Amino acid sequence: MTYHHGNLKEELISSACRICELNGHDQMSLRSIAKEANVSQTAPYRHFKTKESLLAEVSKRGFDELTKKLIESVNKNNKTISLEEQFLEMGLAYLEFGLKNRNIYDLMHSPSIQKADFPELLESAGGAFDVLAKFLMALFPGINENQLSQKCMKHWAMMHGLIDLLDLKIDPANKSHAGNAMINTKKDLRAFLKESIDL
Amino acid sequence: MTYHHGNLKEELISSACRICELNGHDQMSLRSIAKEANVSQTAPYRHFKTKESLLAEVSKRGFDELTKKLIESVNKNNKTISLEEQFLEMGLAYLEFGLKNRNIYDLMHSPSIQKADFPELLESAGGAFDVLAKFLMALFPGINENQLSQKCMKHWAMMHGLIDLLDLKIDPANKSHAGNAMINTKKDLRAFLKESIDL
DNA sequence: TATATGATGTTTTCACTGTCAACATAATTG
DNA sequence: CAATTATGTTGACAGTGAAAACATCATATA
Repeated sequence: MTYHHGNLKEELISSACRICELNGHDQMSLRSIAKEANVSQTAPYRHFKTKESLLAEVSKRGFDELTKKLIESVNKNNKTISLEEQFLEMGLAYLEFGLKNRNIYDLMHSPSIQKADFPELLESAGGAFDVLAKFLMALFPGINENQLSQKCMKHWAMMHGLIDLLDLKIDPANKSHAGNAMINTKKDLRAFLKESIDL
Repeated sequence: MTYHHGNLKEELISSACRICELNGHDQMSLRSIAKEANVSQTAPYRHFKTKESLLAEVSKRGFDELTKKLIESVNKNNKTISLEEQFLEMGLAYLEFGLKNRNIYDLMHSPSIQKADFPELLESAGGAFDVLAKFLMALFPGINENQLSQKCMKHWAMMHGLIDLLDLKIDPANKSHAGNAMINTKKDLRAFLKESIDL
């Protein structure tokens, strides 16, 4: 082990990812991240100007991973099923990413990371949107820009909003409010999307 | 000024609301809240077991206020316009609440407040949902519980997701990603909703 | 090859945070 | 009036993000 780590920046990012996944993003202290990487408390400041900028990098990785998952969900099925069915699979992929990586998903949407201050993060977040936009362009050839933007927002908003509702947070129209009773399995989720997605 | 404040609990809550609105929910330290209420740093602990429980109370007030706004939006118009148009107004009311009280809206959905630990908060959040559910029951008389739940989730999710997108966060299908170019006024918002709400 | 310089690490320190314990005073109850 | 409870204060603690001062390594240039 040399004095100079050599790859500390990457190591810090992956340490941060690990802590976020395991303990949630309000447990991510710079000290705990540094400790996870076997390095002193202030070492991260040689690679990140602030804690926020380190979290922004983790968030960016999250969006990149999401983008990958969305693209995969389409590529995996593009020979066998219709465009409409592919769209549903893409929605499922989004929801699965959010539900499986809930803590990182929260970090990605945390208001304590000012996206406007991190152009690369904005870029990656936009990249995920672009997957949706391109797909809708294929679904609606010749659609104008306003209508495209409108459709993107509508569908993206519903997926994003669903994450909050599905993950046991609040159950609409169920007096018990004790988690969602209706959707428990991937099958339920697919059925729900099939019914609710309105192209 | 007596030694015993007399109404400190309420005062702390409203101080917390003020700080949240002005500075965002990550600037809400117990100390700053106590200072705002002209009281010592640990005085809040006579009324709240933890900081989180104080924030939960602020969050609850937010949901109650939202519920009020949703009900008002319907009552204000129920003699003059159709049910479908009332539904659109309710959607607008939701979005306006979220955009005008962005910091409190964030607090209401902050994962650092474990809703399950605060039954009254769950109750208030459920109350807002119930407004939507009841309205949809009026729109679809005789709808079964599953379908009602499904429709609730679909519409609520879209509204909730839109808040994130509208408030300059990310702009889908717009390469600049420099804020939303399409929706700037209340008129735009109404037009967008009219187009996107699919009952 | 030697050395100056910048990159990357550590230690120490600071102000601030949530929380607890010990104490003080006001209000209420017997 | 006395005792108990409710509600306030002060002081302390460990944990936080961050800056400053210092140490060491890597490398470009003489």
